[in-house]
Amino acid sequence: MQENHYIGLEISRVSNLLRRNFGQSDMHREMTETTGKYGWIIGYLVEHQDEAVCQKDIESVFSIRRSTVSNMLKLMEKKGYIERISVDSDARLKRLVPTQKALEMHRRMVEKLRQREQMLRQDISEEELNTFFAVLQKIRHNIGEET
Amino acid sequence: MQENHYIGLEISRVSNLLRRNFGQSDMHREMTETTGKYGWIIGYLVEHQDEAVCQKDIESVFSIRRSTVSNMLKLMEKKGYIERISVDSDARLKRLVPTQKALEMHRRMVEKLRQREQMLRQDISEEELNTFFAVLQKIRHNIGEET
DNA sequence: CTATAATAGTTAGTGAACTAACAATCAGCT
DNA sequence: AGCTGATTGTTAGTTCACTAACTATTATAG
Repeated sequence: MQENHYIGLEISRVSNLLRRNFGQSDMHREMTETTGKYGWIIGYLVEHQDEAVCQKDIESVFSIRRSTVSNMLKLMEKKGYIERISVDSDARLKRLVPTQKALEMHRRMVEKLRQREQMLRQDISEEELNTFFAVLQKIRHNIGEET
Repeated sequence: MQENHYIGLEISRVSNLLRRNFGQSDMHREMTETTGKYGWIIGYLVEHQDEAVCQKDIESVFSIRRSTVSNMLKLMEKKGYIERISVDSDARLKRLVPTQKALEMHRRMVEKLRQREQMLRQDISEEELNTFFAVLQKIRHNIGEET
């Protein structure tokens, strides 16, 4: 009976609450000079160090636009979390490499992220979660995946 | 088995895609001077005209902060979509009233919104949707509802 | 009845996302 | 070899969201 819910509205509400909640967490406070998304990006880079990750990859993994990636990475480089190294085989590409500082931050963060995820999943069954992620996937498909 | 999904990440991805998709829609183009969220707020005001809606209500309905509400409504007033009228019984409150211009826009938008919602729901069963919204509700609860 | 709490809204400054327009490189034709 | 078109990344300007600090009013506790 859907109770008059709009998908777009409900997603944006939860998205706001998650961002806020994350911003107020230990995780966020600890790394004072970084905010929200940086941690995710660093996490991805650290866990894919053998793969020559470039900006376009971040774009698709996080569903954000090129310009957003560009701006965020520029700042992350300035703050010493990554280096952007030109790739020989293709001068358009810049390989993203996490610095020692990023590795350390990642190490400190990983357990807290796990705890946070656990907190978010309280009282939600495995089945419900599976359906939840499947629906998100379908919504993405219905939008057109890459708009 | 969850496939290594993070709730926060998946929500933010879909949230981005939805915002983009909405921004590129007819709906958005039609009302050139408004963007995304304004339409939602106007919709809410139009459908609750008998209820003396104030800014604090918008805050909770859309899960956004006071300052955000304040800024958005200031702009909406400037562009002639709403009026903010002081309430007699409590000088802190300002009642939000949609203008004629807002009513007209709402009338034009309502069917398109319905179509968009239908598009988003393609290939998703009633049951899946119910679970989906229920999980969103639980996540909100797990965060603390009002942070 | 007054001092303190809580509520409602504003302002200033910032971050994360966007679009649109651009530059540079690469790939494919013909 | 030389256009043309697709890829990758940057820059400028905007929107929506946030926090923190503020004003102004209302409610409550001593």
